[in-house]
Amino acid sequence: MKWVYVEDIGKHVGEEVCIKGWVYHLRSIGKVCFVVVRDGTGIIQCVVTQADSPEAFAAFDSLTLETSCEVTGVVREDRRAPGGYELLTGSLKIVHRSEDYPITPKEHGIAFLMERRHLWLRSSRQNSILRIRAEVMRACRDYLDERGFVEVDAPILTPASVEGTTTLFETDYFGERAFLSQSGQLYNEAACMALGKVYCFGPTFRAEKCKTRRHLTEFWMLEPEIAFANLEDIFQVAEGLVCYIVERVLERHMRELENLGRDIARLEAIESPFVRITYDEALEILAQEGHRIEWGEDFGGDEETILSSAYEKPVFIHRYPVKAKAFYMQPDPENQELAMCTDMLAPEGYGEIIGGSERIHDLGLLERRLEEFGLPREPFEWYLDLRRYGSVPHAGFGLGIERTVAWICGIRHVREAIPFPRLIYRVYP
RNA sequence: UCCUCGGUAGCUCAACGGUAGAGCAUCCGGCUGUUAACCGGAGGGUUGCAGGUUCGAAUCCUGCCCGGGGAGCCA
Repeated sequence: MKWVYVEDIGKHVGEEVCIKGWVYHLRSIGKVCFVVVRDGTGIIQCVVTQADSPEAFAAFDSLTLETSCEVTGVVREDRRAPGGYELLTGSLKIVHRSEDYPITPKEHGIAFLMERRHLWLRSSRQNSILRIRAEVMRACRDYLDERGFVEVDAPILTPASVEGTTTLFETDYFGERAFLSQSGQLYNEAACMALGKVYCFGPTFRAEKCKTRRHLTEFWMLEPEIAFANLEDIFQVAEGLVCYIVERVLERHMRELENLGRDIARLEAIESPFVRITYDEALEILAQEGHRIEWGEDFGGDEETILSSAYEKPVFIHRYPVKAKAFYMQPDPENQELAMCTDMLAPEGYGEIIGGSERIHDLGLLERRLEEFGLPREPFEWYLDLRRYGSVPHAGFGLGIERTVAWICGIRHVREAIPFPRLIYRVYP
């Protein structure tokens, strides 16, 4: 018997096929039973009657949610079936009977679901989110690969921090201290001096004790870095990348977006050019909205929400005060108090998804900054070497995958945008 | 870490000082086109833990544990 996946079922109308999957839903009205089976690619309703499938009909009462099974039957188009196709069941073989599956089609609290994340992944909503996540990651690689970037992996175990202020996960490394990477950027800078255009893509770790819908302690970041590039180049790559990601998801995952109830028009509106405003202009907008913040302070969640809700498309905010940003950022030649940096805020209140900058390429200035930020010199010696041997202006940025996925999917919290989220009070499962 | 809300049946919640309740899930029965099907019946509880106040505590007080929402920070 030919094994087919539900996503291809439309190509087999009238044929007898085998579906392998799990019981997703059960309904009976006496002489006719409906077994809805999911196989990871979709769901299909299997119709079971005494006449067509006496054995399966007799076994119906013993079926339970998430019992794994192999169903054979003839594919039929039927408007009454969810998805438009159904299987006239001939036989139903139980692979393994599931006992007391805890997640029912009814409502559950978030704590209950997070505790059972390993099972929650089976639901159609999580299925859609994970498929879109995979597409976002594929689109990131395709966009950069097609433009001559080389993927160069950065280490996860590192001797020093990238941004001194941020808390790091510390680990014992054969008697020495090592930290889980909070960014691949420093290594990217070395790699771009070797290969010109590079990116790294992997998990990063931040031991910040923060509990908001946009924070994880372990999250994935895409970080391109380009030798001889400036802030203008960063604007262009970042904008092109984000447009490409959205376009790809719209092109290949309309079904998933609809399943999530996403307002498609909001995504279709995402196209070049994006608005660019300076930090100073952002302060004026915030003041108009009644939010006064001191010059020099970074924006908080409230400020980001106001700014990102003000536009239909993502918006760049550039030239933040140097003192609000990381030690390695190049100052603006026209105003030494400003950094040549930019954040990209996603619309609809989603906030920051990208942070990037020109990097300091002058050895003396970088040494002074390390000192000003109170960072130890020794772990950064190799990084300083990059400024000793053919230093060039260069720039790069980081794109947060979970925040991007949450925005595209229209979900409130980043914890659903990663298969197994790590949060301040959760490392299980 | 701080602020704030919460923890009652397998799940989601009600009862707010006077005998512990509903819907769903589970089990039993009925129904030939259901869409989170529907109808009838049954079982199911040391009210997060420890102390205190009271004739009487799920309810009020104290401490602890666990979780939700938010903040500093950031992608």
